[in-house]
Amino acid sequence: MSGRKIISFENIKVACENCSLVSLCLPMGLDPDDVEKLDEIVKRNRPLHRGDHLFREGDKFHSLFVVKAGSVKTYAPSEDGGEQVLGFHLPGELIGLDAIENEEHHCSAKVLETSAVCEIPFTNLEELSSQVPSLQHQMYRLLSREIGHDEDILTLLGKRSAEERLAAFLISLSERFKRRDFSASDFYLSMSRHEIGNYLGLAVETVSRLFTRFQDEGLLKVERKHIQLLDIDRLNNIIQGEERNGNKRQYT
Amino acid sequence: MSGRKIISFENIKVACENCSLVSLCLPMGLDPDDVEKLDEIVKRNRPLHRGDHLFREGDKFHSLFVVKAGSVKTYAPSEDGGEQVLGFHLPGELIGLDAIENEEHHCSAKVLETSAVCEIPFTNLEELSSQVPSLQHQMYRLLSREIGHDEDILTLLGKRSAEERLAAFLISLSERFKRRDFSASDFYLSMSRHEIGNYLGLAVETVSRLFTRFQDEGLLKVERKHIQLLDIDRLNNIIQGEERNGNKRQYT
DNA sequence: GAAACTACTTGATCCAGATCAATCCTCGCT
DNA sequence: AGCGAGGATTGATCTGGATCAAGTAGTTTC
Repeated sequence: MSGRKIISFENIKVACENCSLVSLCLPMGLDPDDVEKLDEIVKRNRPLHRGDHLFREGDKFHSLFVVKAGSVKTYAPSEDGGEQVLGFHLPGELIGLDAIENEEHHCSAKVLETSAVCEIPFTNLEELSSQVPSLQHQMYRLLSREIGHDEDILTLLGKRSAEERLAAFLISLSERFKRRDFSASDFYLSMSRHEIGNYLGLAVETVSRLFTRFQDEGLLKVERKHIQLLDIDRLNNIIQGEERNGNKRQYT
Repeated sequence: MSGRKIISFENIKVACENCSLVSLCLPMGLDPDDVEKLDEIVKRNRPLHRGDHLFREGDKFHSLFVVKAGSVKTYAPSEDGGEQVLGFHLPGELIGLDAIENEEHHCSAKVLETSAVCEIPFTNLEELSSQVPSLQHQMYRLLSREIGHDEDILTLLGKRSAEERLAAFLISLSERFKRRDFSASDFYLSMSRHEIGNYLGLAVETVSRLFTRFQDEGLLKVERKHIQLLDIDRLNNIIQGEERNGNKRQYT
């Protein structure tokens, strides 16, 4: 993801107040003094590489993580070697919220490409949030948003056809890139077809076929990991279950 | 759900400290003084009846709700009259967490049977939580748990077969009843086959056939809404994707 | 720079579960 | 008591997407 531009790892040790993600991340809506307090508890680690883990299922929970550059996938491994991909996380997105309950990670988080990540020790964050009501409020909002987001995916997996799922996935990426001032219509996928399929509850082959089909229909141009969305409106129509040779969604 | 015992609506206006759900609900881990403060902001309304709404998608968000007796379903309606059932909520379970983000309800909540519900105005709760660290902590835990729970369902919908889904559903109900001191193996379903199917991403007919199949195999006894689980161990095996004529789960 | 992987694509076939189509309850109503 | 009207069951058929099976094109290793 991102990818097209070389990320300079010289300047990642910026403070929260200078961070370009300030409007997406925890500091949103905090006043400068409070951002500074938050900044003091945030750790900024050296860059991570493809395949590195932020944490694994079962690890003791210490910190939340925020993607600063690059991308991370979270997944629930199962005994037999399989996994369920739970999400792909872009810059500004928080990881590890499901671990607060038991103080133990409920899923694993693996870096998909060279990435930078901020680490926020939860005990400190929690304490700070009880002193700074606007931070507490922001925390509640972020947790709530995650729930809403999971519910959206639930609807996707429960009711939608394969093509609706892939269209929704691409539009979701597109909108998230846009908010980060990346191109909404021209981007690189940092995850494999396999991972996309797993996330969407589809077989790899189905994902591959759909990419070809979407391309044949002029909806997008795909070359390996490079995606160019050519007709976002039509992709949005597909998500609604409209058109596609006139059939309308039945209600269940 | 519950059902088999007539609920006396005379005594629902009990304080949190006397509530049998204290160990499942918000007050968990609070000391008596704090429970009293919480109690002051909780509203206890008259009983609700089948079909009543706690709120509808798009309503302004004011309060969280806790089921005290009975059961409630949450669902995301879609323009075309369809819906996605997001969850069934039993006594002690919190509803409305996904609405904190935008101060607007993200889904609708409808009462499945005569039920009692506590209403907790969120502004008050938030304020109290900033004064009572253990309440703040409990709030974070509850929100986090909800995220973890949604992720579990995601795995269910993404990878599991129809019979695995239904088995998981029944076991989940069973365990939740157990924690509430109801029978883990003998209970009434308050939702229709249609709603179960919708929740699990299955057609009504499939749900119905599976009930018959499970009964034929001696896993349970089903008569209309009345369910008796006869072989919980075997149901648990099904969830793992083990047995069932020797096939093992492939990994994806 | 060739070998050995691994990711991806494409085609052929298969099957779990959806959809279509009757009944058959069960319960609320008059 | 009889009558609807959903809700549930059961059977027959159909199909979207999984699975199986090659083949191809990048990528990593030495």
